[in-house]
Amino acid sequence: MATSPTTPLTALPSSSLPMAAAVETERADAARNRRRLLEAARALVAEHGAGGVTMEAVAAAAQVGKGTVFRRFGDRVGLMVALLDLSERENQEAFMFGPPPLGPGAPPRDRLLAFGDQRMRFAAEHKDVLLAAEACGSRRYEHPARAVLVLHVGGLLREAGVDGDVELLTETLLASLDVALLAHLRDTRGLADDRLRDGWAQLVDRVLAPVAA
Amino acid sequence: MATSPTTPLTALPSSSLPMAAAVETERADAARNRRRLLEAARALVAEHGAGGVTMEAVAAAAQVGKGTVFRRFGDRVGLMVALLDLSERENQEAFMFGPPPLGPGAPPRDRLLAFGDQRMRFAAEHKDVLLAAEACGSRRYEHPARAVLVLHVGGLLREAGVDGDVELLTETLLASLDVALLAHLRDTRGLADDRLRDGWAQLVDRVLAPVAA
DNA sequence: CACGTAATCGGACCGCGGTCCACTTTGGCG
DNA sequence: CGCCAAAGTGGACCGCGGTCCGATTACGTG
Repeated sequence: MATSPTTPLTALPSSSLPMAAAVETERADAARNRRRLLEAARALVAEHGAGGVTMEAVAAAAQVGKGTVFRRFGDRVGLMVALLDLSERENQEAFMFGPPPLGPGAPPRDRLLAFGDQRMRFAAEHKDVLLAAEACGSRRYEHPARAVLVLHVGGLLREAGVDGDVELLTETLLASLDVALLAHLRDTRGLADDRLRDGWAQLVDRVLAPVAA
Repeated sequence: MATSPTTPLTALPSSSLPMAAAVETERADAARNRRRLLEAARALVAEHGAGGVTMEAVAAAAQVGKGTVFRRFGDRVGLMVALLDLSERENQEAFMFGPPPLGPGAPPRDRLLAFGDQRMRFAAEHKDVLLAAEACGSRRYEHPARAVLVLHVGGLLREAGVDGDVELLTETLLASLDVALLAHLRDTRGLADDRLRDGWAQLVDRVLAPVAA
């Protein structure tokens, strides 16, 4: 299951939480087709796994021409990203507005630990879609949802008063939560979940610790 | 240029430095075709970039059937990996047997810093092939050359006497040297090279620092 | 050198991702 | 309501990655 079937499926033209201007009104039929496509894609992915779904199949299931899929989502990766955006948005809400320790109100270290947990669960749950969505190249780094993560972690680091290059440290932390990496460590190398969690905690502490003069 | 044109091109059946047994004798024509294919691939990549080279073109340039390419290298990614193995092997030699500070003889911290430098240069130089070779998924983590890197960094960390989960810390360090990540930071986010180097040094120091009790 | 066999070769073939463009639909406007 | 430009649509089409299997070739053996 890629996304909870109770989620309303109201993804607007692929903007993540920082939904600035945009909202160029979309024609009614276009909106309807997008909804149908996302619905169909979600169902097919849930049934056959992310790798076993062809764009043509999605188009057919949505009773829509193949060209329409590509117009809406650009390419295969775009479609997967759109699917992820749904769940990603829930996560964003959780750590931006939800209850502590994940949400605001807890000390930065606790929030970082909770954040790591959340990412690991997210990675495990949506592994196949995430891997399909990553595609090669630096594409994944340009995903708007990632910018939100960078902002969040960077903010926490600053709040904790770390010294050093916060921007780079942020990237390092996020890199160690990379989906493909986690999948490899867990599935191929067989590292237990709690070991990964402990490792994350260690890493956070090392980053938060003041550098020796 | 993907690889130095003076390199002899003697890649054996895709084993990296840990070239254990293997050496199932390869038929003479097969070996000749592999050499021709690698040669052709290198030339075409140098000319058109990694993305602009089709498997058919490689086959044609090597005057070989398309099926042969796939038999030898499995798939497109396999071919790219084989190309990289050449340069990767040089690097391995440099940090395993070369002169300090990269090679043995220098204190671990210095070797780690030099190692970071080397990886960054390597990433910059072979960016396109590396990105093409990464492909999606956890495939890149199973590359034998990566195992060598893990061993090397892990060994240095142990030698430096870090406490904590060395295995995970190793993965973290390597993750922050990821090619796609570096490419993104440099090209998209516009971070200067020396800032990346400084960031790497900071990270190394944080990892090497003893954890507070 | 002749033969058998097992590895190798090559190119026809397939399915899918992605493009293109002539046709249809939508919704604002007089 | 009828008209029109713009937005959207769909399916034919293309190129490439990858598979498959009959033909071919290399090598050990007598």
